[in-house]
Amino acid sequence: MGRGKIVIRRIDNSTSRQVTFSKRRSGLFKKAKELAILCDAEVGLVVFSSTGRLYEYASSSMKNVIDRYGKAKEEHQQAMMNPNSELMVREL
Amino acid sequence: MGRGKIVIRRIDNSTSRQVTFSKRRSGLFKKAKELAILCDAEVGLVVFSSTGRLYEYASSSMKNVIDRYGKAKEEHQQAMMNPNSELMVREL
DNA sequence: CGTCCTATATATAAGTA
DNA sequence: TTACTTATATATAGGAC
Repeated sequence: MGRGKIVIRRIDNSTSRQVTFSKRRSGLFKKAKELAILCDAEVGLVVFSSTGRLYEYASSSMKNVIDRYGKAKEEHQQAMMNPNSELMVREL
Repeated sequence: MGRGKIVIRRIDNSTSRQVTFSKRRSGLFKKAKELAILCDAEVGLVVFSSTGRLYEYASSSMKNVIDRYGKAKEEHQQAMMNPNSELMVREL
């Protein structure tokens, strides 16, 4: 989405990688927020820059998202154990 | 980005909320992946639809992202304790 | 439900200051 | 760097299958 088309591969030049990171990061967070609001979804987003800096967003709270994620995963495991599980079928 | 401009607020109609969710979710995940590759960032994204379904992406693994997140938060707490911390200054 | 089809709205790659 | 500018690439709203 710019003057030129780009290929999705690691940007070698450190400066332009930083610039692109900054631009795309804000775009990504904006879209995450819009999805949460428009569609009443719970969203958790964590990004570490290549320099190690942390950026985060959670529509509720990150703790909530991580806890819920853990629970969903547990249930998924339970479902995987049971060959007749409807959950398993739907989730694959 | 469509035939009409929309306001960012919860979509009332359940059907179109689902449709929008599906479209925007795929767009969001695509951008998350692009950011990770282009900028060599570590990204973790978790989304629960309003019907409770889980969608996730992690450039490494979700466990890795959550663990790293926890560590970063701990360090941040440490920094917050120290009024002279450079970390605190940078992170606000 | 997904998938395809466009007209538009947005995001953003390169520049420029 | 740290913003702006703007031409283009992409995303997606609304509609049709």
